[in-house]
Amino acid sequence: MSDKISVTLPDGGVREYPVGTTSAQVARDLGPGLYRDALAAKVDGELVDLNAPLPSHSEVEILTFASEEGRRVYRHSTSHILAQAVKHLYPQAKFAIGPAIENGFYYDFEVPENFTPQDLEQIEKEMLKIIQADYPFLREEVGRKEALEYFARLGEQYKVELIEDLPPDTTVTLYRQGDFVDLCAGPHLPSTGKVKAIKLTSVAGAYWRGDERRKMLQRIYGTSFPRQKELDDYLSMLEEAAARDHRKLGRELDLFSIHDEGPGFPFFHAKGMILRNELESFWREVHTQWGYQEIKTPIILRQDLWERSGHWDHYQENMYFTEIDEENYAIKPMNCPGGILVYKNKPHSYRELPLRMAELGLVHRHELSGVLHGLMRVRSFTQDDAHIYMLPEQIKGEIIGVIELTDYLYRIFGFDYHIELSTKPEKAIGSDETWEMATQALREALEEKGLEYRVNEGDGAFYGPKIDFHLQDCLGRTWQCGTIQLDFQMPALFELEYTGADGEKHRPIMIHRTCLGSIERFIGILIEHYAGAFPSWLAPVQVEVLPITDRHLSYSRQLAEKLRAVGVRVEVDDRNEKVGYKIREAQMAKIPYMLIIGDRELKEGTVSVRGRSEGDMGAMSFSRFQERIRTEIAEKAFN
RNA sequence: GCCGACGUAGCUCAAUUGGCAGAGCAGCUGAUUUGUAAUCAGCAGGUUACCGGUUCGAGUCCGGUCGUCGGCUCCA
Repeated sequence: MSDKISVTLPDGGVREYPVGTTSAQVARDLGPGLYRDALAAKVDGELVDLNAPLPSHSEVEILTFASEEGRRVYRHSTSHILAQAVKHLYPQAKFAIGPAIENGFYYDFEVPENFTPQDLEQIEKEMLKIIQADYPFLREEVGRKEALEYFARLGEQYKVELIEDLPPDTTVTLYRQGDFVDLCAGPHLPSTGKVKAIKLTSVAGAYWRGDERRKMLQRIYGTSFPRQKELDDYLSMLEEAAARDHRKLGRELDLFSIHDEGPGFPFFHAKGMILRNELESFWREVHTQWGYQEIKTPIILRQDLWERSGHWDHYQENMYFTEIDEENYAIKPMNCPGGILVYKNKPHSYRELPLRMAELGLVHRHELSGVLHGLMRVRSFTQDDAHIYMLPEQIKGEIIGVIELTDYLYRIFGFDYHIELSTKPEKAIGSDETWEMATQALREALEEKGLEYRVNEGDGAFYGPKIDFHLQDCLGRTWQCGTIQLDFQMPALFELEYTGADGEKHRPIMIHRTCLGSIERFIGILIEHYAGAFPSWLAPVQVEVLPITDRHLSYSRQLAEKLRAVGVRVEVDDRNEKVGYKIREAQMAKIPYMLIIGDRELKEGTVSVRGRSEGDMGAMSFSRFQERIRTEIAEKAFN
C-alpha cells in the first residue's frame, strides 16, 4: 500500500501528498490566499469538511465564498451559530432545521414565547460572542440508535423525528461547536470564527415540515458574509430593490391601486390601462400570427358545469359562488369549462385540428388573505389563456409551439426565466396511465428543445401535469407566469369529439396554456423589471413637450398635435413653471422623451430633445425626432 | 388561514412618561414668464383604519374587527 495519495485539481493538475492529508493542507499548498479563503471542499463531487483526510485518489476542489456551494456551507454554519446562541439565551428551546437558503439561512425553533425583533438583537450579540470564541466545528459519527437516544434524552422531538426518517442503517453525523451539538450532515466551516459579518433579518412563523396541520415554529432568518462591507452592500442592495417594488411604483406612476374595499381586487388607472391595452393588443397580434382564434366566455356559469368539470370536487375552496333565480352559480376560477362549451357547440372534423382557442379570461380565485401581494398575487385576474384541441400525434408539436411562443414573448421584454415540470398531485382525476403519458409528452418536448427544468413532484393541476415558466421580481422572488398543461381528463368528462378520417368519432386531447400568465402579475413583473421606466412602446406617456414660456405654447401644441396624429402619446406641460421644474417632473414620471421648446426652437423649427436616460441630446429637426420615436415604438426597442 | 410587525393629511414622516394632532411634498389662490432635476407667498387639508373598553383626559394603554407588510417550498 502506498504512503502517498494523489489529488486531481479542477485545472486537471495532479499532486501527490502523504496519506492523511486534508483538503485544508492541499489549500495551503496551493497558496496562502486560497488557504485563507477556503471554507470547505468538494471531493469526488461530495461536499466535505476541510479537515477531513482525503482518500487515496480523488478530485478535489477547494470551495470559497465565491462559489454558490461555498456560500451555502458558510451560511449553514452561521445557522448553527444562531442555534447555539438561541440555546444559550433560551435553554428550553427545541431545535428543528436550519438550512442555508439563497442569500442567507434560517433556523426553526420551538420556544414558549415568540421572538420579538428586540430578541433578535440580543441573539445577534450572543452570536458575535460565539464567533469571537472561535469554536471549532467537530464532526462525530454515531449509530442511529445512539443518536436517537441522545436527542430523546434532551427532549429534542424534532431531531428524533428527523433521525427516524433516515434509512435504518445510516450512520448519523453530529457537529459539535463548544457546548452545542446538532444533528447535521455537514459539511461545516473549520470554526465559528470564520464567520465575520452577520445580520438577523426577520422572524416569522413556519409550520413544522411546511405542513399547516402541524405545529407552527418560530423561524429566524439571517444572512452572513466574510466581510462587513459585503454585508452592508447586500443590505443596501435590498433597499435599492425596494425602490423598484411595483406596489410603490404603481402608486407613484399612477398605474393602479388596491383598496381596503376590495383586497386582492386591483383597480387599473388611466395610465395603467394604456400599458395593459398595449400589452393586450400586442398579444392579440402575435396570437393571430401564431394561428390562434380569440373567444370570450362568461364569468358566471351554473354550478353543475363545475360539478362536471371536477372543479366542484377539487377546487371548491378557491371558488366564489352566487345564486341567480334560486339556481346555484359559480364565478369562474378557470376558463376551460366555458371554452369547452364553445368547442362542443358544433361538431368538429379532424381537419380543423389543432384548434387553438385563446381567451383573455377574467377569473376569480379565493386566495388565502395572507398570500395577497400587490398585482403578483390577487383574487381576480385576467389569464391570457388558450385551449388547444388536438390529435394524439399533434401533442408534441403543439407543446413545442407553446414553448416557442412563450420564449418569443418573454424575449421581447428581455426576461430571464426558468422552467418547472409539475407532476400528478394527490387530489387528481384520471388514471395513472394517462398521467404518465401526459407527463412523458411534456418531458419529451422539453428535452427536444434542450431546455433545463426542475421537477416539482405532486404540484400539477388536478386534471393534468404542467410545465411552468417562472419570472423573478425585484427581490429575486419567483412567480409562475406561463404554464402548459396537458389534459386527457376534461375531454373525457365533457365527452368531446371530432370526426376522424375514418368517419368515426374520436376524443381530442387538450392543452391548457398561458404565456404571460395573468395580465396583472405580468404587469407587476414588467414594472419591477423596468423599474417603471418602460420602453417607449409601453410607456403611458411617450413624449412630454415642455414650453419655456407662454409664447412657446402655441408651437408646442402644434408639435404635440402632429405627434398625436401619428399615434404618439404626448402631453404638453403648459403650467406656469420653470423648465427645470417641468424636467424634474417628467423625469420622475419616467417619460422616455422631453421636448424643450423655447425661442431658438421656435425660430429654427427644431426641438431640443432630452432623453430620460440620455439627458440633454441637443437640438434636432422635428421630423427627425418624429421618425426616431416612431421607429422606436414600432420596433419595441428597449430604449 | 397561521405567526410576527405595522396602520396619523393624497404621499413621506413627526408628536417626551397618556396632557391643545404637526412638518415637507402634492393640492388650491396669487405673484413671477422662466433654457435642461424643485421660484416665492398665502390658503386649505384629519372621526389618528374601524368598533368597544380603561382613564379627569387615549394617536399613545387594553380587547375585538378590517387592511397592509414579511414569512409559512428549497428538506440534519
